[in-house]
Amino acid sequence: MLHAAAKQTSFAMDEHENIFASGFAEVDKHVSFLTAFEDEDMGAEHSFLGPECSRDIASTHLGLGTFDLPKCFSIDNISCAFDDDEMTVDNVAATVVAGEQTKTELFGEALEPKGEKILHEDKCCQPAAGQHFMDSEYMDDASNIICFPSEDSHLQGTLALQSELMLLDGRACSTAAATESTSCQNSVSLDHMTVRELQDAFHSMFGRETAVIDKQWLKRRILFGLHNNNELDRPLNLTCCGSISQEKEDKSTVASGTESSENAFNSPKWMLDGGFKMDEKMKGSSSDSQTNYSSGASESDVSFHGKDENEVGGLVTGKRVHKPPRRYIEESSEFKSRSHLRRSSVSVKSPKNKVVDAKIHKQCEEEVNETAGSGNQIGSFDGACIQVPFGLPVEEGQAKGNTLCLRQDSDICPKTEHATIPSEISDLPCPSAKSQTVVKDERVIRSNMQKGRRRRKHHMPWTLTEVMKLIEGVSHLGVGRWSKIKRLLFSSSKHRTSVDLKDKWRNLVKASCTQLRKKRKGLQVRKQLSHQAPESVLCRVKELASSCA
DNA sequence: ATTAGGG
DNA sequence: CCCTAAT
Repeated sequence: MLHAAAKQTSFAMDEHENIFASGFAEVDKHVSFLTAFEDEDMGAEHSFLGPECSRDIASTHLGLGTFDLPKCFSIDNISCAFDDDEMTVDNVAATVVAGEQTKTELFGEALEPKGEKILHEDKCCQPAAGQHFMDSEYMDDASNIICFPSEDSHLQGTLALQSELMLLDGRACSTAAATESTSCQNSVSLDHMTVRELQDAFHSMFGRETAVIDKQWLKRRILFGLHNNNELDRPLNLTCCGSISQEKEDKSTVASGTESSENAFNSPKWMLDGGFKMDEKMKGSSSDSQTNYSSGASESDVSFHGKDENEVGGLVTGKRVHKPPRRYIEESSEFKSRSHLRRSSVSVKSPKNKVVDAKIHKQCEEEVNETAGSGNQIGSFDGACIQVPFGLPVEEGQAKGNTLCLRQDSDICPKTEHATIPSEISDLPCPSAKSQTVVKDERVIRSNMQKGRRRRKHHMPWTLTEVMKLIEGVSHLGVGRWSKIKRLLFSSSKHRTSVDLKDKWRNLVKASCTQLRKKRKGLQVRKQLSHQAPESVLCRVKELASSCA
């Protein structure tokens, strides 16, 4: 028999179509909260369950622990199909553990007959300003709410259940009573608050504004914040504490990990600080790795990949040896043997023409206009052509063109366009119509690039926001984890690939070095230019870079 | 598919 | 940014 009371699930989408979902289930006195982002499946790592739920599950279904509580109802796993456009409650499935039975149901379907009380669901799809988390376009405002969800978001079934239990086991149930009572009190007082007040409370609790006007929603959030504050004020940084089994043994003295000096990545307490550790048993049952996003530099103390053996503290060590690219072998030999006119204008760089090349590059890297940019232009150009792919006859540039032709006449790279880009790609919350068009434009360019006549993509200056994002990503995930950083922080920035991140980081490091050198020499560091990263930022880069050297 | 490094 | 080699 269920003790079920109510369940409410909220979904919201911010204006950038980042899906934010939270499930909030109140089952009698047991509280469960789940949250997931974007295309993640909602997994156990996103969930908080009321301690008593876990106890029950533990004792009843997994034989973990020796609790003997009355059977209760819980949601042990929720997986969502988080397709951006079809986010509905209907595609959220919950596995309900009730008594001896375990069954999976859809929220969209009738759950109510299962319990004495009605399981209620609600759905809100309002664009709420406060609901962007990962990869937020609002990084500046939301810098304090970024969190790193567990990399493996697809735990399912028993594993997920176990995970939950392990997650919760450590935090024990001792806080339950206190939490419940305070929650009740708070609940009552929250009832009397106006929406505005609730929003304020929300703001002070989570450090961000919300546009949600649903009192219930706000109330739940706030309550839950209180709930978790209560629980997590205890040293429960799961990402930093030792193995779960250790926690089991000593629930009261969980060693909290070193707090990062950064504030930026401290997630709000009601969100998990990151993944949680699996113990040996779980490792065995999962082929995927759980990355431990502990704050601070010692990020990857959990590494299940063999390749991670090369890494020390999340930092990639050792250099990869590079054979001279075939292109160059060929190029140089070709250059010697054939004094092809065409070849001679390809930038095989001597120090002298390097300057010229750079100049041209700078002038016109933006864009080659369509009509002039066709494949056979290479033969007839009057400028320079760079980066001819290896082994590709230049005449065939059309077929597989990574060919880029640059023309001297710089008027084909409109200054205006260049000028507008920085603000347009900015991550700042100003989604102007302009921005839309450029983003679209970029996509067009990209797609054009797909089908043959590949062009260099627009030069997209990095914004400070992006740089900050990158730095934070590096600081938390380590240098070299570009794809991970991309996934977690830049997944909505279509124009930034993981390679771009890598390149940018390299440039930042370079910049930080030169800056430092200049400073040491006592040279006047050039006045801060708009496109340059601020000194403090470069210092941070330097710091991180040197910490991995 | 990712990452490092040369251009 | 692009390209390619190494993993």
